[in-house]
Amino acid sequence: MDVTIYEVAKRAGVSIATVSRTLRGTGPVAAKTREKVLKAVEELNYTPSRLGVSLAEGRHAANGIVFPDLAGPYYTEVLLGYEEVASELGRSVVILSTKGRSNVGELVKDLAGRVDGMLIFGHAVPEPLVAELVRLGVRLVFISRDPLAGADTLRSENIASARALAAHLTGHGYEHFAFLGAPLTSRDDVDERWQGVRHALGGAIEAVDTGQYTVDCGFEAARSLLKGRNRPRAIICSDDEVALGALLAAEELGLEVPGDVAVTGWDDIMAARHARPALTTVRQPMRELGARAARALDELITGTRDIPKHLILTTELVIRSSCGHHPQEVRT
Amino acid sequence: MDVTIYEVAKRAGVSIATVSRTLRGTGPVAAKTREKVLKAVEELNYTPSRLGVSLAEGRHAANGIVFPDLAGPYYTEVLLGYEEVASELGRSVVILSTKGRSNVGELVKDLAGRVDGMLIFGHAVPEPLVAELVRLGVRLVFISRDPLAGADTLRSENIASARALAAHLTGHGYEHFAFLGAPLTSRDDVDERWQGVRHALGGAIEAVDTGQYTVDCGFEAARSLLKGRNRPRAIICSDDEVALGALLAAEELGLEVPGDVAVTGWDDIMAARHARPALTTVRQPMRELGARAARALDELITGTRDIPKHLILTTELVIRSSCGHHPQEVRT
DNA sequence: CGCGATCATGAAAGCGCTTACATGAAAGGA
DNA sequence: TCCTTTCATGTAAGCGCTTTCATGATCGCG
Repeated sequence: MDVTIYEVAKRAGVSIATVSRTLRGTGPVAAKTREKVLKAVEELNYTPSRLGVSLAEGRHAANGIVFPDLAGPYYTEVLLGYEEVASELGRSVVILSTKGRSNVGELVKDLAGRVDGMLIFGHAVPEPLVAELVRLGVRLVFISRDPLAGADTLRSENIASARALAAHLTGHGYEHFAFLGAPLTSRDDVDERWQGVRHALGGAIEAVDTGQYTVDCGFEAARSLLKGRNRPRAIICSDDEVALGALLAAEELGLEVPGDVAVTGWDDIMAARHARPALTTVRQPMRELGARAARALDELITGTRDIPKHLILTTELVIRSSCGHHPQEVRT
Repeated sequence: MDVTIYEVAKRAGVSIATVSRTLRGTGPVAAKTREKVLKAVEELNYTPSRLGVSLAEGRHAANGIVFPDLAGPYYTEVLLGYEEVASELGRSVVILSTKGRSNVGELVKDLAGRVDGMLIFGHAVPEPLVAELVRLGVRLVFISRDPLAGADTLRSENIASARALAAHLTGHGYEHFAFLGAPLTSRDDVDERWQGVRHALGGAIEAVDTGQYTVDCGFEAARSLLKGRNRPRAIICSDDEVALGALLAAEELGLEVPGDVAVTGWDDIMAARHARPALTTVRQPMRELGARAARALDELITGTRDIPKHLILTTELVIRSSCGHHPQEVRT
């Protein structure tokens, strides 16, 4: 991987400009010359140095993506959608996980120096850093975050789905609810979900902070909630993983789901379908989110579009058995 | 993000060499000069161009990783372990998914031009390409693949765990088995698992090809298997996802697991614990696999080590309820 | 007071490529 | 046949950095 354009040029008996032109198809090259060049390329097994190309072109042909952790299927799915489209557009994807990192600022800036733009998840990076990136003119797309000036934002619909979910649960006759979620401080997806159900259910629902969006945290929070004197009839979880934890907690306490307590999730990750009882949840178009982000970023990078775009994708309520007994058996 | 070292130098009233020395800490710089430089850097918000640095240094400070798909937790976990260690070592991670791509060769070569070395999963890239990469001198680490000259290989133990699993199932008194897995052609992890159980169970087990390692494929294969006249008493699956599919198939056919048919998986992904019945499986140290790969690659890149290394990590049999009823309730 | 040693800094040569511009040859028209 | 186009190719100037080597400036000691 260290043969340069000079060696190819020498071998083909032409100048490096001709080699470059031949390979990129820019400018005219005589058929005969082209052949000589291609032959030399073949023989030397030449691949242009990405570094040289990028430096000369002034672009990386790469996208960054910053996520807190890849734990759980949500980020993975988005990442896959993102990578697929990026690859279609001829761009590599450089990843960065911020969880447990003390030097996020450095890492993100380093990343910014390696890519033409990047996708950042919700609050994977602290607010001041976001502001700095925007100021520096880094091309940015955010997922799961409220709109902000100077960058695209992309999210899926939360409020309406939250209402639909609440309505469905109310339809089961439940009157006492709990919302299990992580820190409800930021204006992100989870906050919207909470606001949505709260609006719909009013005083009948209380919020419980799980700390993190993990099965274990969901388990702990649900257990103490279910052991309490005023046990809710239904637990609406901020996402599927927390809900899986809640399911486990109920099982440990010998409670029937949905007989004694109903549980719902959010996202529709794979495990949601395999849990028993299968999890009622709100499906989010995760891959599409990633794909759209890649496209949006491309527009920003190529300059096709200047003004930031703020998109909201629709979601779908997926009724399974964890939310209550239904007249006819529902299976997905 | 486009202020260069020249502007910093001019503003600080020094040469670019001095700026570089100051920032990298190479060579002596007078305290006073250093301050002027740092001030200019601060004011201009300068970050060295990664491209320039890499070109001059002759290294990318980046690792690649090639996987077939990120679907399923196995790859994700390995990726996380890999990224974490790579980041510790000051390297970025560039990802590449090969599933559904027609131009894998191009993509991998492009990747090779962006990184100092790469991790490749099992058979994410075709054999001839592997050979070519080795020949080109690309630094490589493989996961889940039989040892090969010119590259590190890393895998987890399969044969012994397969035997242990088989022994456990035999202990339940089962006598008729099936192995559900993807194409058993290649010398990879799954093949080893199959060989392991086959050795232990002899003629009592038959293999069924699922095509791919997905829930759906597992479901289809298990369904036709379970509907057949000669239904196996226990199904050993090549991985957890296939096993989850088998669980679903049994449920659809009204069969009790493990009463009518036992099912086991491999990997111990998150959903394995949440499935009902919870899945008996073989736990693989996925994150560690990734972390080790990153370290191995680093040795190769920095030249700390020349000769390829072939490592095998140990696994652990995780007994849950899908394999049969146990005297005392087992829970994980 | 003078000279070699030491320290701080600058000049410039790459690193591998793209591309604007210059040059030369071939071709077409008068 | 000569001049203008047109086409093919080469020259060289970057792109942003690191680093070697050379040059001054300082310092210490005889």
